[in-house]
Formats: sequence, C-alpha cells, structure tokens
Amino acid sequence: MTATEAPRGTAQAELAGPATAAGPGALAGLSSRSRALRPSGKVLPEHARSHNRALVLQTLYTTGAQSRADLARGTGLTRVTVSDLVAELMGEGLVVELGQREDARPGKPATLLDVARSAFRIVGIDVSGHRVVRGAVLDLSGTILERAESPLGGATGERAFELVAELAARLVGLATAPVLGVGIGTPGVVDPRGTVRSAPNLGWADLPLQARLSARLGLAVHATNDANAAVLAEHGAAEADDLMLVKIGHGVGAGLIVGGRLVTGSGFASGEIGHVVVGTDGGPRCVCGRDGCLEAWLSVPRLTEQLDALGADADEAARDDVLAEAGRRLGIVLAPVVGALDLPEIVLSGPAHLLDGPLIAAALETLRKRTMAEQTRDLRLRMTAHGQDIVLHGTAVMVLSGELGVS
Amino acid sequence: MTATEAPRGTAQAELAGPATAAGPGALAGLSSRSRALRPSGKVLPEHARSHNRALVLQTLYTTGAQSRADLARGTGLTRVTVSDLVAELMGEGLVVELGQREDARPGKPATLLDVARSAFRIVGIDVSGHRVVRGAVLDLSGTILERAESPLGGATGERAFELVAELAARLVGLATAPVLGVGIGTPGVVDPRGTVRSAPNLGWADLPLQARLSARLGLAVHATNDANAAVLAEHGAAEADDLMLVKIGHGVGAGLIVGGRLVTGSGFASGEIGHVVVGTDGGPRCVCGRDGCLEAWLSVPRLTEQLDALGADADEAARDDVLAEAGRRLGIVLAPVVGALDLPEIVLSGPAHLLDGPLIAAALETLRKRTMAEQTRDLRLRMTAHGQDIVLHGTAVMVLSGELGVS
DNA sequence: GAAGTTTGTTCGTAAGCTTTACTAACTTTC
DNA sequence: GAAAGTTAGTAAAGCTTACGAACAAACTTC
Repeated sequence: MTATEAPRGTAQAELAGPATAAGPGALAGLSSRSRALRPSGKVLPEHARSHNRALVLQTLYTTGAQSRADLARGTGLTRVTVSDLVAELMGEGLVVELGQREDARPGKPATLLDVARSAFRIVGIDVSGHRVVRGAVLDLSGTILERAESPLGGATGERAFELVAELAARLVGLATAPVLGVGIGTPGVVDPRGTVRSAPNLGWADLPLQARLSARLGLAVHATNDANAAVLAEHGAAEADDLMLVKIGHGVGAGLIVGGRLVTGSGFASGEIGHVVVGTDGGPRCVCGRDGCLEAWLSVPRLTEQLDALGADADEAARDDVLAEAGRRLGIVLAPVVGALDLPEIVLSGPAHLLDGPLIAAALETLRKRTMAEQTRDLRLRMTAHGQDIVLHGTAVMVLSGELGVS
Repeated sequence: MTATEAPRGTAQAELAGPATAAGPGALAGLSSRSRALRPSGKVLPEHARSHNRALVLQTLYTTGAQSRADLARGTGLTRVTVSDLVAELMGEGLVVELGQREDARPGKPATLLDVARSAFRIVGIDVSGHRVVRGAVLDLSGTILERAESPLGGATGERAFELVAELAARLVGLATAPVLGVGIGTPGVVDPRGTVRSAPNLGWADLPLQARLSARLGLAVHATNDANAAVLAEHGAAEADDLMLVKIGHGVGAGLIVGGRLVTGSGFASGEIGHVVVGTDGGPRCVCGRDGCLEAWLSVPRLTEQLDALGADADEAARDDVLAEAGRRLGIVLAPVVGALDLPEIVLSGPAHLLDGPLIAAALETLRKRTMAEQTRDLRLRMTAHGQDIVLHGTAVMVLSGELGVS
C-alpha cells in the first residue's frame, strides 16, 4: 500500500487545531499534518513522522531541486524513508518531479524533485501602515505575485477589522492556485492564538483576529505582531540563530529571534522597546507622557519634523547631526540587549533615507562604545533588504512555518 | 523545521557534547539514552522513546510520589507504556517502588513510585568565588549532603585547573552512592562543549574543562558559565519560562532563560552585562578603562568601598543613598532588556546585606519608571532563595537535565 | 456477599524506520 | 564492445514503539 492511498482522515481531524480552520480541497489535510501539537509532551510515532516529513520539505525548500538520494544524504534518513515521505508529499501536491538530472555521472540518473512552489499561494496582510492596509498574494517561494491595498481612513475597531477581512477576501480571489493560508502582521500585542490583546492605534482589544478571519475565509490564518513578522522575514534569509529587528515607523518596535526561535515574551509583548527611556539626561516629551522614550527620539514623525525644522536649504552637516543623535539614542537602548543576549546581528527596517546613513553609523559606533569589545567586534548592524515588503514577506514565512513546518 | 519543536533539546544536546564520557556500571547506559541527539533533524523511534522516558521521569521528579496510573494520566501516555518505561527506569535504579498507597479508595490499591533520589549523587563545583573553589555532593533532589572547598590562593591557568580537578575527585570520593555526573560553574565564556573559551580572572583560554575533567574522573561532566548555572538553579523552582538572574559579586553577570531555554548567545557570551555603560552622565572608572560600566557602579568591591568611605558611624540614610544609586543604575541597564524580552521576573544573587533593601527597591522603581507600565506592572524583582549555594544547585540542575532530561 | 472501581499486566496490532537485497540505468575500463 | 563499477529508487522483512482490548487482583460500597 502506498502512502497516498492510506486513509488517514481521522488522524488529521484529531490533529487539526481548533483555532485554525483547515482549507478546502487538496489542502484539507495539510495544515494539520506538520504541526507538532504536543501540549504536555509525549511523542508518538506520528509526531516523529510529521517531523521527518517537515524536515524533508524544509531541505527541499532551502537547498532547492535535488534527488531522493540527495535528500536522504541531507537529512540523515534512509533512501527508503525519503522515498516514502516524498510519495506522501507528492500525493498532496506539495512536491513535484522535475525530470532527470542532466549532468553525466556514473549510475542511474537521478530524478530531481522540488517543492511545488507555484502550486499554492499565500496571502499576506500588513496592517502596520499608518494610512493603508497592504496585502499581497505570494507563491511558496515568497515571491509577490499580486498586490492590493485599502486606505485605512482612520478606521478603528470593527470597521478596521472589516477592511482587513475584505482585503484578505479580495486577495484570496486573486489567487490563481489554492491558498495555503493567510498571514497577518498587525501592530500591538498579539497572543499565540492570533488574538490581538491590545492595539491602541487600531482600537482593537481582545480581538480574535485569527479565529474570526479563519472562520470567514475558510482558510488557515496566522496572525502576529508586525515586528515579529518582520524578523521572521529577515530570519528566513539569515543563517544566524540570533537576530533582532528594529522596526522604525510611526512607532518603534522590535522582533527578536533567540536560539532560532521567535521570542514572544511572558505577556506576548516582547520587542516593545518604543517606550523605554533612553539615557539619563532627559529628552523630548513622548506621547506616553514621559521624557526621553526611544520612540520620542527615533520615530519617523519626530525625525521628519526635526529635519523639516532645519529648512529646505539646511546644511548637510546639520541634517547628519540630527540623524546621528537619533542613532546614538538607538545604540544606547540596544547596548544592554546586545550585551545580555550576545546578539550577532541587528537589522533595521524603516525609511532608508532616514535610517541608512549617519543614523545607522552612529548607532553602531555607540553600541561598540557601550559594550564589551569581544561581543560587538563582529556585530552587524544593517538595513533590511526586504524594504517596504518586510512584513508581507514575514507573514508568508509564518504561514509556511505554521502550515508546512518550513521556514 | 517546526518553529515550536525543531530545536527542542538543543540545550541538552549541546550541553552534553561528545566529550562527555559515560559513567561506569549502572550508569553506563544512562547518559546516552536520555540525550536528544538531533543535531539537525531526523527523529527516530528511539528518540521518541527517550523523550517519553524523560517525560515520565520529569513528571515523577516534579510531582513526587505517584502510581503508574497517575503517571499515565499526567503524561498522556497509556498505562501500558508507562509501565514499560517505569520498568526500564527501575532496572536502571532511577525509580523505586515505595509500597502501596495508604488512602482508602475503591479499586486495587496503587503502588507508589518515586525517583530514587538517594540512589545517585551529583558533584557540583563552583569556581566563581574569588578566593575559594567550592564544591558539594548533592542527591538527586538537589539537597547538599557534603561540602568541601579549596583555597584558590591566586592560582591561575593549569594550577587552577589542578585545584578544581582535585576538589572534584575528593568530592567523588565522598559520595556514598554512584555519581550521576559532575557539574561545574565557572566565570568566563564557556561553549556548549564545556570548553572555557576565556576566563581572564583564572587565566583560562580555550581550556577544555569538561573534556579533561571527564577523562580524568571517568564520569559525565557538564560545565557552564556561573551565571548560567545560577539561572538554571532558579528556574528549577520557578514556573516561569522567562527569567533573568543577575549575579553580583566581584563582577556582574547575568543568566537568561527565554522560552524555557537557556540563552547561550552567538558567541556563548550571553549575560555579559558587566561592561555595558549605564546612562549618559558618565560614572566611575571601570577596570576595563571606560567610565560608567555597570560593574563599576554595582560590583561588591565598589559598594563595600563606598560604604566604608562613609565611616562606621555613618548615617543610615547615607548608606541607603549609596545603595539606592547602585540600584537605579541596575534598573537603567535592565530596562531595555525587560522591554525587549517582556521579562516577568528578575532575580538577584549576591550579598543580601547589600542587595536586599534600598538597592533592589530602587532598581524596581527605576525599571517601572523607564518601561511601559503594561509590561512592568507585574514584574517581579527579588533576591534568590538559594543564597550562596545558587551555583552549586545550578550545576546539579545541569547534570540532571543533561543526564536524565529532568529539571 | 455481590457489584462496582481502580490498578497493573498480558497479548496482539498498527505505525514507522531500518537493513538487506534487488532492479534499472548509467559511466568507465579493458 | 562487453564487463565492471556506480548510483537511484523500490521491495520485503524485521525491529522498536506505543496503543487497544481484555483480564486478574484487590479494594470499597451497597
């Protein structure tokens, strides 16, 4: 009996989490399979199986087209087991054969396999913009195929949710292949079940974003904080297991990966460094009422305002001073975090014309001056390469990871 | 890789590197069995088995005496499987039957089981003292049964290693039951294989402490940074999955647990916050040459010196001011870390007469003032309950975790 | 004393991965 | 040009692991 014929519907139904609705058609079995649901800890054979299945898919995803034998060597599993898992994955449409390898080697020519990167779509939504909700349809490689956006127009609460839901539905409609899942990055505190505990700007409090959207779309939905999504996007490319991403926009927030895993925090509020006070010499008044919060120093509105105040014909040096001062403040706040976590890399996301230059240089210099040389000698501080789409890319990583165990 | 699951066990696997020799006799099979050997991925049935074995042991360890049926309910495994695993554990001498349960209930009376807490010993060594190396023999519950120490006498390099090795051997000799393993907490940067990459005070650089000691004693050895050991000790008792421990002595260091796992850092130098500069208003000159490092503000020699300078008949308020200022400085450094990680709890270790009072109060107040209210409202900042023995207890936790998968 | 309950074991089964052995299909070598 | 060697993928058998069903033991309750 081949794996594809195996009637395992019951097992899937049991594994499927209550919060995430399974998709229709070919996807019905997918979302449940790869997730390791181990609330209290025991490991059953089927868990091992799904782990190995995800491992094969992951290897194929990151290493690219290769044969079953290559996969066996790469994963440490035997060729037999790999063949079995691949048959299962092919049965679900996630993996396809590309044909025989061309190069001339002794032995039977290998049949190349690859993830069916165009067989499924991911819908990503970025609610972190101040004026618009942005969305996209991506393929399994994370390439953006379609875009759409909705002006937020100051909407909050239920109206804001409605805008998000409509945009998501519109994008699902644009998808020309089955949708694997929908990912959402939103500001605020989001718990692991995708409930927005608190997002003041959007007027959301205890909004079960993931559950409601999942019910409405009939698709698997994953929601997380926008900075967390961003750091997932960056981690997808980076090889490092420790990474911090600082997202600078209207507010300032961060996402952290430590030991290869996303840090959520005890109250799901990790990365909220925007209202940490910087230094011991005061600073600009913050919207939160205190003086010298990081956000008061560094937010895009504040920087823009300061630069505008210099006038259009301002000295280059004067502009640089403003930006360098903001960078120094960022460095001051990051130094203890870098020291405590021994971080090798920090990535900034936000308007490059403000961040990429004197600001980032001053931040790195400040970090070096305020931490042990051994730790920050190799520290990298750089702009993201994802640009404006970082949250969208991150939501795709989240869906891939959540649905297929791939990142 | 599955985000929630893939790297699990890495901490253990890394802690127990290939350098760890298995013990003799009854212990020969233990150390290898419980370790989750999953460098990059595949899961075999035997891995699942060892995981479940550790789960049973862990449940028994933390919940205390209970029946096989209780264990089955607690772990989610069936009674059959639990019986099988318990038989294996009893065969290795790790679990014993205590006799029938006394209370009057319908049904066949249950046979109570417990971890054989006195059947094995753990030897712990604390090299973090400035003048002496301290050691102890502990049972599996972490109770200290014997103590021994060696004056360091300014020894460094090979002589210091010799002192440690001799103390360890002496303690192994004092043990009246088979030794499960030896744990060492040392200052400096220690990699996952127990090699001390750098410990300036001891004159150690790239010293394979774990491997050499393991070869010499013929026992499993685990070595880690002293602050990491300390936070493991604290975590053993705490229920929280996120925890920071700040160890204040001659130097200042920290150990971090995030998401239930020890943070090692990209260069194995996590927690090195002693030489992070505090604030933007200068400060005392540090041994590292900079002004205003945390260690320059907060180290025990510095505090003692300041208090001594006040004179023996000093005002109580003056003493409090000195300590409160140090506490404020600690709060300033910790605020960004608390914000970034959303930490629920910070524990201090060090001389209570200095730390437990105005210092800790000022630190907490400063933390509250410099972070978002939502995050620090429930923040706990307290002294450790382990006192001077925190590193010794931590080394025991490390051995338990590394050898048995129990913590 | 009968009925019900709980414990712990025995026996057979399903799932999963491995080893061993095989065929297919190619390159290299003589 | 044929034999030898190499590699890919499959098939069969076996081992490990955990499960479910059934059962005996031993107790409480009625």
